Amino acid sequence: MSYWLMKSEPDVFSIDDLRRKGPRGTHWDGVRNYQARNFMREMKPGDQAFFYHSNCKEPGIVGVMEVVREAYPDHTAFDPKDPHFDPKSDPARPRWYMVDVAYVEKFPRTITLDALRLNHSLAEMLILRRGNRLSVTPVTASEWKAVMKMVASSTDHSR
DNA sequence: GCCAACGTTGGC
DNA sequence: GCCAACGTTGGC
Repeated sequence: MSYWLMKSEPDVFSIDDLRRKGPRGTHWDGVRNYQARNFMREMKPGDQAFFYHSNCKEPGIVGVMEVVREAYPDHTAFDPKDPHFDPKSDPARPRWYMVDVAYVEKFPRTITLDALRLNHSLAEMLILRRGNRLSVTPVTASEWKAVMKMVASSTDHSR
């Protein structure tokens, strides 16, 4: 099983929106970057992913979701009315892909970008690299563990 | 709203 | 294949 991190702007699609989709989840559409697309193609059902809120008041990891369907063509690329329409993606030869993800949990507190930066065991985490704008990145098992540890301790402190 | 960092596009 | 121009991302 692999681990991932996926970004979304909460004003557009938040973890609460994902929770409302229920156990079958929903498609993660709109990725228009080749590197991010390639990562999605590597995903397998059962993989776990951090849900990251970007471009908002408190950027950071807000919870966990699970991949429930492997990559398949992103139909929003074919729709001229969709904001992510790409005339170069032909239904016969789709350029963009998406996976289905389902809600697993929302953390009691956001693990903020600031907090992530302060954790030395996350120094190599892709999301923390300067200038990184990739919306889908792999996460190592040790990074996953380190973040979950931060979640556990932030929960203790909230008692 | 600003702007640095980065990816993509297209002329040559 | 180079690279300037442009568009987008995302923290601040």
